[in-house]
Amino acid sequence: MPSPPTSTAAAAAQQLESLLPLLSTLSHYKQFHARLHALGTLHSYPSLRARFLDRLALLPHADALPHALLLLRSLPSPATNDLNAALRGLAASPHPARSLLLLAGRLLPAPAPPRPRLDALSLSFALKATARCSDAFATLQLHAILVRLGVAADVRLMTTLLDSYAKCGDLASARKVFDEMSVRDVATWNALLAGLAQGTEPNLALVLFRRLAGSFRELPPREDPNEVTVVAALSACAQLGALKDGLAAHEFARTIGAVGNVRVCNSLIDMYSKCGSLSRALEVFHSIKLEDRTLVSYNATIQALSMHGHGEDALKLFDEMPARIEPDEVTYLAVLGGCNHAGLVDDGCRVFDSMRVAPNMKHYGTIVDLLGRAGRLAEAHDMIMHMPFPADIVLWQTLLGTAKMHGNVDLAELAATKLADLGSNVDGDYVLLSNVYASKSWWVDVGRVRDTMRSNDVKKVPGFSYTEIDGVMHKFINGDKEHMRWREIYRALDEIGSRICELGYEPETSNVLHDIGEEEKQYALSYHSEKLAIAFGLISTPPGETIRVIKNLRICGDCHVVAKLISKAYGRVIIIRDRARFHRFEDGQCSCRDYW
DNA sequence: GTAGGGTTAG
Repeated sequence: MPSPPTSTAAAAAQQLESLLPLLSTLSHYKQFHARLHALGTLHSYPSLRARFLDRLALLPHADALPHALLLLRSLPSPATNDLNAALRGLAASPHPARSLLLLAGRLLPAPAPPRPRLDALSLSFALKATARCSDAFATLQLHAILVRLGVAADVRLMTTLLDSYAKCGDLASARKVFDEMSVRDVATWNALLAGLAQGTEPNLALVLFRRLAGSFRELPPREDPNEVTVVAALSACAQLGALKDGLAAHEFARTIGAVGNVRVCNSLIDMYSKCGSLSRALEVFHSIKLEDRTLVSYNATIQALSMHGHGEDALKLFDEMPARIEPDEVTYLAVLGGCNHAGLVDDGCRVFDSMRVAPNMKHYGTIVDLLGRAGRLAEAHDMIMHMPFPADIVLWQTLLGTAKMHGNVDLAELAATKLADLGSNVDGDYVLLSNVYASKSWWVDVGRVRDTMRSNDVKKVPGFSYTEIDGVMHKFINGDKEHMRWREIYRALDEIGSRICELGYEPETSNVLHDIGEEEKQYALSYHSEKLAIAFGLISTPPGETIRVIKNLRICGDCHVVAKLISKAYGRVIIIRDRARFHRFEDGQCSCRDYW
């Protein structure tokens, strides 16, 4: 047993206590540690020690956490709080899984000192770790431990558990935890909402949000939705492109007085941008006071301008960023994307060369695309070869795409070989390669690609589109007849076909790679999901109303031509959000200037 | 042993 603290030791401890909040560098911490040790306070003042450990373990310095672990291991009888401090540090570290090892006692010295008891806090930190590693099974194990410990009535802990399940992709378990909680508060709701929104169930998130917003003021006050709720809902709207719900969420934010919150504003910018309303996004951005704007405000707005093809404005805003805000990798990705979509090759290269953060795969992807589109294929290839890390599948697909665009057989073959090496087996790769051969009339090679496709059991990435009519989402898959009104839709498409043929439309069948005749290829094209969605929009909305469509893949060349012609023939503005950007069709023109 | 731990945007 440590000897009881003498009065001088007590005075020293009190002095250290007041010093604790002032520590900043690792060297401070080491000196503090030495004094704790020298004065014997390390053992007589466990609470001071634990708080010291806690701060040390979270210090952003590579040697801080190892030092904290060393200290923990040196304790003859660590307390729960000492363990918790280390768990917390490990969970937030680059190797969160190590906190699970510690929890299992595997990081403590072998002739085991008495193992500290676990408490709710230990599990809370461990659950943070399993969430960060997306380890659903470990989350389940912690769930079992937490029940055995008898802390399953702790609302905050159960919220962490719910959040962890959701972040591991196990939405069913997250939902179950939520349903079985007898007491919830707003954070519990928010965790579920955010989990659904960012997982595979943004639609369900919206259903829940509508209910929550509708029963507002009937709930116990601790469950009242707050600005976090709004942010989660807006994130679901953004993903879905659900403008109606987004507007409703904005209105709700006003009623609870959350529109002054920067995070809410940032989410609004993103939501409006992804729902096709650039003007509303910009309006929100300008409504934020200059000094309140954060990096995310700029990133979201630059991204909005880029997605809508306003590369020049994106560059301008980038240049206007106040000095207090350092651009990060997201900023650069957004600006580069803007240059790419607007064909600003030199600007893009200039920004890329001036980057103040290390470019990642996506930055290289954008610049390769930019150079490749501009026909500077050798430079694009060179860029890939001189990257500090090996190119991934997406990057080679990018190169293949631009090689096809410029009919460069050598580079297309090279990219296709790399793709095969990397195990990519999607139809798009084959279609592009085959098209390069076809453009040179190398039919033998076209046939070879087709044979490989057949023998390789090629995966087809299913394309779908949807459009919102009166607040209801209508989803279409290529050639499907699932919709209640499919007969009308197909009839409308036939009518559209003859109307646009008068404007000189010829089907662009080169993107169809099936062993079928020309007529069937045309058929395969005419019922692309985006065409079904546009046709449905046309027959379900009054003349003159804007038609908004969202598609999960890039829009195909033929659909792009058709959308332009429909906009002219029917006097409609059509806005299509594809995987990468927006296309706004009006009077026969597209905002992308056919460069995408 | 007083608290500490939960949810949010690009």
